[in-house]
Amino acid sequence: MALHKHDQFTAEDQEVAALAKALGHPARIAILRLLAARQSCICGDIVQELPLSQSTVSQHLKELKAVGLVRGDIDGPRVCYCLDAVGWAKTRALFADLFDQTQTSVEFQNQAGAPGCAC
Amino acid sequence: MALHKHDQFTAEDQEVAALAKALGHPARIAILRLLAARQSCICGDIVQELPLSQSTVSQHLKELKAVGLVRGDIDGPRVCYCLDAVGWAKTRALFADLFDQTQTSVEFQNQAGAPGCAC
DNA sequence: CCTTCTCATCGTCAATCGCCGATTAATCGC
DNA sequence: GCGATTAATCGGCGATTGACGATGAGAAGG
Repeated sequence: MALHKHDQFTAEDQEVAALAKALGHPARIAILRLLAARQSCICGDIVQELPLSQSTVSQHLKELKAVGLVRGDIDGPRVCYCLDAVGWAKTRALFADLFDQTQTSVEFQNQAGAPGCAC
Repeated sequence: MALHKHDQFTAEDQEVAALAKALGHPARIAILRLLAARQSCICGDIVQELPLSQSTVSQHLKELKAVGLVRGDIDGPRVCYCLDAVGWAKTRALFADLFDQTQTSVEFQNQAGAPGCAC
């Protein structure tokens, strides 16, 4: 288990990848949209909105929490989930960086007239 | 293999998730950055830039191609990879949509004064 | 034609994912 | 305290992922 290949990549690439991975499941996207829609951050009502079991939803929430996209505040017997402003700011910044790089590259392509590669 | 739970989610959520999943690995992020940096879209030089075997890189490229982020044009015995403008436009649009939703929700939180949930 | 070079594909393996039911933990109302 | 409610965790399962070496397919060059 020692000497992960992952260590060979930059910290930023790993960070972006981890965030993207967390976003890489429809259920988690749906959860995030739900939390965004109801500014009031509900808790296990999420379970009833999704076609998944309680334990599965809990795991998805755990993953989202692990990468900092979601916060869970304990409110009596229930837990109140909401979007984490800090995590989202970071996420937007990291993706914006990636998108900028790719966009300028694509613009360069278009400028060159070629519809695809310029080799 | 029949009756995927995935079918229960919206098409947009599935699309975003599929793209995010493709971005969910440091090696693939590194590949995309490489292709963006060298406007000249190189081919298997990627292999030498990454700490991965040729077959592994080929698989990552296949995944990126599958979701439309990358194009591979055959150029003699070699293959020339480059970013796919169409795929990236779609990706940016889908992520922008998601980011907008989450941002307005977070702004609402801040406005309310609470540092987190408002339950 | 045969060799060489480049890349895709195959087969394999361990590790992880996604899902579930069942169990545990914690809190509130009584 | 006790039962009820809510959510996290455990254990297990089939499927997928990520990695590799080895093999296969296609085009250039001799």
